[in-house]
Amino acid sequence: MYRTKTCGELRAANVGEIVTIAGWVDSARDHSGVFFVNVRDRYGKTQTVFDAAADAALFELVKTLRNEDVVQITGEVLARPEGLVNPNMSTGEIELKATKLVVLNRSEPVPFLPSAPEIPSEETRLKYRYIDLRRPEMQRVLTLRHRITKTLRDYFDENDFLEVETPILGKSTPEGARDYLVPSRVTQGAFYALPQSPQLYKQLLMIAGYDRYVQVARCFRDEDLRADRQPEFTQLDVEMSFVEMEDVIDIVSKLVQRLMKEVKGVDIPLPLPRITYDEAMERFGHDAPDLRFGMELKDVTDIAKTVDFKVFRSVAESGGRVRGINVKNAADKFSRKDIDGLTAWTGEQFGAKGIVWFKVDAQGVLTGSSAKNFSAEALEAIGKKLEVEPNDLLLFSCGDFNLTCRVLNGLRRRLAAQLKLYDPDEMNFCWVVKFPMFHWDEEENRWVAEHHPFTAPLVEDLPKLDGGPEEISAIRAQAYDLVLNGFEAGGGTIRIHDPNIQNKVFGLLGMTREQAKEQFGFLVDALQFGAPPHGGLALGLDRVVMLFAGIDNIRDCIAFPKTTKASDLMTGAPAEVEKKQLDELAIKSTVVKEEPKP
RNA sequence: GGGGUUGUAGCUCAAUUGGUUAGAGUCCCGGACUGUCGAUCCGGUGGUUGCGGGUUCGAUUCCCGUCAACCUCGCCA
Repeated sequence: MYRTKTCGELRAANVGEIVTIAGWVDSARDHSGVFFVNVRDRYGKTQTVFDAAADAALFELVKTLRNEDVVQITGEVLARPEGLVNPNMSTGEIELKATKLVVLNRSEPVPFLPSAPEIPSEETRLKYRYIDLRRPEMQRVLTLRHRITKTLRDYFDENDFLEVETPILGKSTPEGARDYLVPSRVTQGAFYALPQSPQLYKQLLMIAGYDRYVQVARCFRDEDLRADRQPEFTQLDVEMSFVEMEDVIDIVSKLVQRLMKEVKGVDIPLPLPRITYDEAMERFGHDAPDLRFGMELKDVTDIAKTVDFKVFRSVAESGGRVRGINVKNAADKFSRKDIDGLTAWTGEQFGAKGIVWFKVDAQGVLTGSSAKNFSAEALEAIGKKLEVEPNDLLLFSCGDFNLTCRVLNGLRRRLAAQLKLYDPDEMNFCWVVKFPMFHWDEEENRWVAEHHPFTAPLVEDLPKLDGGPEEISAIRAQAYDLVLNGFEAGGGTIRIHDPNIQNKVFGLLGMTREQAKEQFGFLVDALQFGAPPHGGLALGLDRVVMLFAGIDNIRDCIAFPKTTKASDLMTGAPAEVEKKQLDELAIKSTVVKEEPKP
């Protein structure tokens, strides 16, 4: 046994005990005659003291210690003398009077010190991730992640869910994200696909009668990355039989309540707020609205139809929308140049042609360079619609509905962050429901499922399956997203278990039953053999951890993450392989390598 | 695939309008100090300014290309 105590647990109550601790040298301070070593492990830091007068040989040894050496130290726990207690350390009441030091391993000088106040560049941190993970902040987040995962598993276990593992090597399916492929050696020319999610397997488990399934499942998507997206990520995957949408929402809402209680120590009331997709798009311009602050989108298309201002009027008359937000009490915070900056940003980011803005003067009148194009009545009507007060800043976007959504959602989020309109510690959950079932894909000239082809329509919308394009686009799905602080934390659907409806949906998606069978054969078959009504949900575990940890980057809640180019700076993956390996797989790269020029 | 930001010592950063020997803190090495806790003090090692071109008498600085990290649009549920 290398230790009897960790570096985080000694307190005044332990004074007088002889203990052994082990860990890394966090700092070593030589005062000639007395020498302090802070020893660090996962649990904390403990100060140890070496006295030259007490043991000269021991003192010679401790003087050789350097940062990040691994040591084992035995000694007596002493109360720190009066005035020398360190209130910044949890173990600051005591110190260890060392009588024995074993250097378990020396460390080369590390690229950076875990205890350093400056955080190295992310590139350096990822390259030496094992050093980075020694930092207390990383340990905090990974510990939080464990607690969240454990709470999830406990909760579902208590509710009769079974955790079942599903395959990593599966079959590629056409819909959804790009697959990661794994070549088969035994069947040359054939490929496995890594799962984008265990979607199909969990439905099979329902058909198999495992009516409450849960899995902490690794998922893979070969798409471009973001701050909140990794090529491999973890879902908390849930599926239940004999349930309706309300049952799934209920059990997940209670899970959220439990997580908030156990992780944050906060009681939150149920039911969680609920908003429809249409309302979310209308009021916030996004299907994952951030409800921590207002600044809601207001529609002034009707007023725009009556004004001389061509930009507004032509859009309004040709079926577009004119919408705006009211940035309360911010007119004096934004110069003309600032607003030009916002305009340029919306152009670059969302393709907006421009932003029309007004400032509200002390009399409550809309002013600004565009104001001269509007009648006093129109300005007043706009002001009334946006509930203006003096010093408000109004920003308008016009164009097709989706463009105004993107532009105003972007502005709303950016400005709220900039103006600190919300408490960064707040955890704001809501459900978004009644999503559209299909959308028309202009490029492929066909209907595409918003979720996946097995999602059930709302019962009241079933007749529209036989209608024209207008009705089809109005069909809503039994789909629900859990939204947290403007992020989609999870989403799910009730699945179709009626083969007639399933065939209609396949038909709408331009698939014959035969084609569907080819792509999802096993599931289409299985649905014929007594599929119970079922549905479920998947929670993006990494994102949930990120939001609970109060950080803005998914990489920091994953032990060994990948860069935005999906490479691992520590291992060097992905990397070329030996020709022999490719030959076994009957694979030949078509990449043309440039010869290095002399 | 597009747009943007960044790249200088192991690490974190600085360097005037393009100017002469590229600095500081920290780490590391040596020394001093008996109560520090981001110890302090003295001395020292350490540089392909990401890489490749170009402009210039002269480039860390300006231009072009390229690589990498990050942010983002497209993409992705």
